[in-house]
Amino acid sequence: MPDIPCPPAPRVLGIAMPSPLRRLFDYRPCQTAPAAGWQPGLRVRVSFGRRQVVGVVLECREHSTLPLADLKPIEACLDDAPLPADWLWLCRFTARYYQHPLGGTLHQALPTLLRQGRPLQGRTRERWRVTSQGLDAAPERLARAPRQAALLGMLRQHPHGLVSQAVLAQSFTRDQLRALADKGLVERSEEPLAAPPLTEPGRLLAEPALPLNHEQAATLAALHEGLEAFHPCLLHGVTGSGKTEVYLQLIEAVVARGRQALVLVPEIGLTPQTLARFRRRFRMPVVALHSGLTDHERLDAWTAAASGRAPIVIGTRSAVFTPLACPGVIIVDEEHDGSFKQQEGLRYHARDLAVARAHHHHIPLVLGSATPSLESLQRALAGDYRHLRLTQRASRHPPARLELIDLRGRRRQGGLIPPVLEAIGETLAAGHQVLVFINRRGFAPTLACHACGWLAECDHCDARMTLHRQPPLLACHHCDRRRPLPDACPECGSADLRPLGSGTERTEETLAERFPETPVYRIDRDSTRRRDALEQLLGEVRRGAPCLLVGTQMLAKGHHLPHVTLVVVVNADAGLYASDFRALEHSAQLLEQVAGRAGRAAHRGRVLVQTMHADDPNLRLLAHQGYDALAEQLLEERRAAALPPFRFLALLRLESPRDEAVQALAGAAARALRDHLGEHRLDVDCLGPVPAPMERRQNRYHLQVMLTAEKRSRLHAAVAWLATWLEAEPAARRVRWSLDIDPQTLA
DNA sequence: AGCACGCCGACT
DNA sequence: GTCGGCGTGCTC
Repeated sequence: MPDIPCPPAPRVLGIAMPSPLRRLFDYRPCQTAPAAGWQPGLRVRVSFGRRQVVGVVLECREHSTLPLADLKPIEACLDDAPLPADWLWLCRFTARYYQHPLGGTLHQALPTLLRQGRPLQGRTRERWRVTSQGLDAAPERLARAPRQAALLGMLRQHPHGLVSQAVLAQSFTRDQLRALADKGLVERSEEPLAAPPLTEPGRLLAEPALPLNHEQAATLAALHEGLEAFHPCLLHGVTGSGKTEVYLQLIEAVVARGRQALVLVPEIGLTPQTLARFRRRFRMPVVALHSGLTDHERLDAWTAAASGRAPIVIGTRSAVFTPLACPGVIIVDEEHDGSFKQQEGLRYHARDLAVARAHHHHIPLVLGSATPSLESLQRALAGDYRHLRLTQRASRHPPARLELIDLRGRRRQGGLIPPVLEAIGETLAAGHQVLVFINRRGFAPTLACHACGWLAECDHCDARMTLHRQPPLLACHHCDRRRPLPDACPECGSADLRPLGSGTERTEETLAERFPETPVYRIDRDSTRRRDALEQLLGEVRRGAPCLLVGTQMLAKGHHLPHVTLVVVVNADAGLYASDFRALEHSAQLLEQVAGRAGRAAHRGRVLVQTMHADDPNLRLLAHQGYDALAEQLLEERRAAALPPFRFLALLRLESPRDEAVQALAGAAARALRDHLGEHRLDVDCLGPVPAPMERRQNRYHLQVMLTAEKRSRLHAAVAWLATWLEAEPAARRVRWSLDIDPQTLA
């Protein structure tokens, strides 16, 4: 329902602007009021400074702090009815929770065409008709454009015109249509496209649901109990336990009640395979929101969801902002995945917003994962979420355990030690596939001078440059800096430059030499840059011939690789001892996910994990007892260290090309904040400023101030005060700063 | 964020 | 003599 309508003609409208300013701007209404009267949620075009912008009405008032005469009138109201109320609520909530300017939040959550001021109309299609001029045109007029002549001929046969789709189907192009229209020979019109008919109940499915095992059935029954209220659940199921089937049958029940389902998946989770499974199952449109959509398709999807025409919406992070006419359930798959957190600008977490949204709508919420985030796990253990477990795999085999392989003192070849290479050879000889997981792209992590110890460093970042071989160059993975390979050491002139360590390219090369008969496929961002290159490659792999897959994170998630029976983790240590307090949690999730790739079909799998720390108690716990045991251990550590989820965090991040400018502002902000905290006895701690883990990135200096509190409300009060202070501080205009509530990483 | 104004260096 | 660098200030 829309917000309470305003009195017929308010004298002042408070408008949110697409700007970083954290306040509304007051305008006077224009002469012609929208049909339903002035109310929050209407888009308006206003003159703002020297330009025209699209803003959103948020307040209808009788008074302003400024004299009425100083207010500009609105240029035009762009909507007949306000934007969806649920959407507006979510944006307001988001802006408040993440302490982000509301105008910017609204702007970001709106499809491009709507923020450009295009009308929010229903779907239309174009129709092309011959004009009288076109009917009379002499044939020689188009003598040099035979396709246009043929097109004109075709349109002459159809006095009622043809829709674009029909024209394009005859292999004419849009350009040819436009050319004829420019000559005045044909005319274009837009007509509304009828909404696709809703499926009648009882005929929801296009293919039968799969049979459930008793665990899945019990889980589904538990979910059915809570369909009419906010009912948050953690669906905690091992890889291959059939979470997706539970989602599908839950969605079926929701849709049967005439409600909509919103499904959020990680960035790499929205694969053609996943989507195909949803589309095969339901006899109704499944709207997918992915990066490949055009602006028009995105708007279509938005309006379809907002009108209720789309019963099922599936998308990545930003899809959490999709308006829904009658929401019935929100599902977040792989809820622990880092891609749900936006890492710049408005730093929201789609999973957390999904929780807030489900609460607001009084609908069930399902967070699914084999390796839940410690946040969600803690809530489940504390009873805030219902904890639903799936422990049985569809295949006969128990999940593969990790075998820790001690790297110390062992000679490595392309990062792999001899016993591991032998295990690879045996697996290939048995006719199976092998996945080699390595967390570094490129040929080698860096280039070193063997004579003087010089290392190839980026001159814009505090980081080493990665050595690439195809094409040969040094590249920084933190900025876009590239350098040709030096012939000699820039420090001492020695020609003895050697690659240090291994990346995907080097491991690929080693394996190709060692197993010349076997195809080696490298899968990383460099090799799959071309669209659908990954899907093509995986399609080939799924045919089952023995092969070696060498890849990064991309390979760890989602993809079903039934013929892989051996997984090798080249180096498990990268994340284990990083300074970031979440590093171990994320490493463990990744290792468990990688392990889940092994032996999903007929054969039992093995997972070999190379490490320099085979005695590490945490790693051993993970290897011997699995993720859940380690997670409980980590929760105890977090509790003892007063870290999330037992304490709430916020970060003030500051960056500038000028080191002194960031230092000065960060210091002043921290001092002001401490004074404020002391004065008001807010139960909030302030740490820093401290340099960010990689202080210099892209030639900018990064500092941060951390706030921690036991009570969320206290933390928010402190952060809000800090934002106000920064807004008023002149020096803060010369430094880029942002607030990160519930930071995912301290980097 | 944009977009102006404003005051100092290398070029048609 | 101008074009243009980005510092500073403002947007109802």
